[in-house]
Amino acid sequence: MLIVYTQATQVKRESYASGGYQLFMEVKDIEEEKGKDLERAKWYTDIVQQAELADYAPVKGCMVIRPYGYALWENVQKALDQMIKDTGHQNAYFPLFIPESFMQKEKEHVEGFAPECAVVTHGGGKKLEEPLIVRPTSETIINHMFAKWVQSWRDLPLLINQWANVVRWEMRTRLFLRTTEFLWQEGHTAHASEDEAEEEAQKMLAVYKTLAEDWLALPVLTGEKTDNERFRGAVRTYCIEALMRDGKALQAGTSHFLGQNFAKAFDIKFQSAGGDLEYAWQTSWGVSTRLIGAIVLGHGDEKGLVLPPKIAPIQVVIVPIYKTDDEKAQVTKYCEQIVLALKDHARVHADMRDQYTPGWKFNHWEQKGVPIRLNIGPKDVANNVVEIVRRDNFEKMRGVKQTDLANEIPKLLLAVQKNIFERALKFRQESTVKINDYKAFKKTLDEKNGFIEASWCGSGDCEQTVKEDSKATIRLIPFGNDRTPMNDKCVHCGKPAKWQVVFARAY
RNA sequence: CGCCGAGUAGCGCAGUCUGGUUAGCGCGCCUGCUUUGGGAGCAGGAGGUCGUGGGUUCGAAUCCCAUCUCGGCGACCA
Repeated sequence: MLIVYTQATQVKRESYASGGYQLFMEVKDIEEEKGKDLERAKWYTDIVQQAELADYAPVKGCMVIRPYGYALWENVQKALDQMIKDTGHQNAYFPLFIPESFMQKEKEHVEGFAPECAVVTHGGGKKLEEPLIVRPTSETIINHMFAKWVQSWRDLPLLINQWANVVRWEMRTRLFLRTTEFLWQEGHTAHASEDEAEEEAQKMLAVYKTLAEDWLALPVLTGEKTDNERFRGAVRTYCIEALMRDGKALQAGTSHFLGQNFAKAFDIKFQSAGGDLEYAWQTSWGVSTRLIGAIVLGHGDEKGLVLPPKIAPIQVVIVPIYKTDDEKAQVTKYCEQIVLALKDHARVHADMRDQYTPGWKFNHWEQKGVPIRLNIGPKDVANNVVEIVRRDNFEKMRGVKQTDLANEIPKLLLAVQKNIFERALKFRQESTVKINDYKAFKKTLDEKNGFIEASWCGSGDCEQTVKEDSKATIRLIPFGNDRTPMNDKCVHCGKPAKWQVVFARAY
């Protein structure tokens, strides 16, 4: 079973859509899948635009994050920022421009990023003496500063985070998932010992997992990246991986143990308690606006977005229903009362626009993924009740007493949050298979994608061959005992297996 | 950057092959009336340098060249 976006339905509903045609998905058999990738891909870009999350900017690969999308990002930001601060980090801001020479100090790092860097060659009408790189990530400039700030073991650990935009000149872009410029946070830390830095990298990975699961309602796998997928300049890269509803994986966040690579390149040295001069041990970690894409692809359905209540810009939308002026006056007054009663318990919005019909508003707010809707008409006013509709399962609750709302709505929001997490978890469990035969491996990918747990020899070349042949990559090597191979042979080459890993086609 | 598809009103498209009055259609928008518990109806109206720049021609949305952008697939990546 797969979710597809069908052309037929699109045409049928075309005339009703506010910004073009209506989005629609249906569950269909795998056999009917051929050639549907385009529709599924289009579903994503359409929904992002129609729900007013983002729009294309006049510059190639760039997007405008619209108010509704930005409000969503702000809520993600707020939750994560608090967790970053709670784990002892401080926010700071470093410049957008980096001297070109800085990028070249760490060998692997420059090799990894040079091709995708935007370079400023002119300023003030003159050619610059040294070109400036628009940061693709800030390791170099931050570490340049760290070298000045770190002298003694007493200066450590240095725990810094910055919220910023970065630019990577990508070949192919998609709204939120991969844009030339994107917003993110990047944490950069320096520690006196290897163990402490390792612990920090793991700690922040755990924070990301909490953010994804508790706030975005997206279950994630955690683990380590293979050499091929490692951040250029890092010793080890850890990641959280989520499964989207079309069965493709999405890397939702990374945390890197940098060892002393950058410390050596940027000369970050400190004098230890024992008097020795030592290089600092470092980490860096980041999540980006790609998370918005993860929410869309992880929860969205045939009607549009489904937002996790905890981060939804609007948690409860009120749609008034009336015919006569008299009814309108009554209903309006009643809605105002309800907004007052709820405003301390939820982010509530009453859509009092006269020019749209209730039916239009139902669809509009469903498309935007608002978790709970209250339908309020004359009958409800007369009985002092409201009708509640859940976005996640369309369950309707009629005749809910107005006096119970302040109590019930927060509970209901939690229930929606829990339900969409569990739904996503169930989907992931059903989409995860253990395979030790390469033919079955490819068959599974072609039929339904999903996560494939398999044993692997540990060779980067072998991994690369699998990628070219099947379009699947190793998303991660699990932690601990989970990485112990289940079979003695590699699923692809048959050589002795080193690890149990998770394969998937990814965004 | 390679291959494919597309750029015509705010959105979705027709017209292009085969050059020829005033460039159409649906939705949206504006005005009025009527409606409102799942994307309402009728009437009237506004809105276009046909992506951009060259060229061919008496005449170009249409043909030729160049270029930009968007989408898909591939190589690269959060």
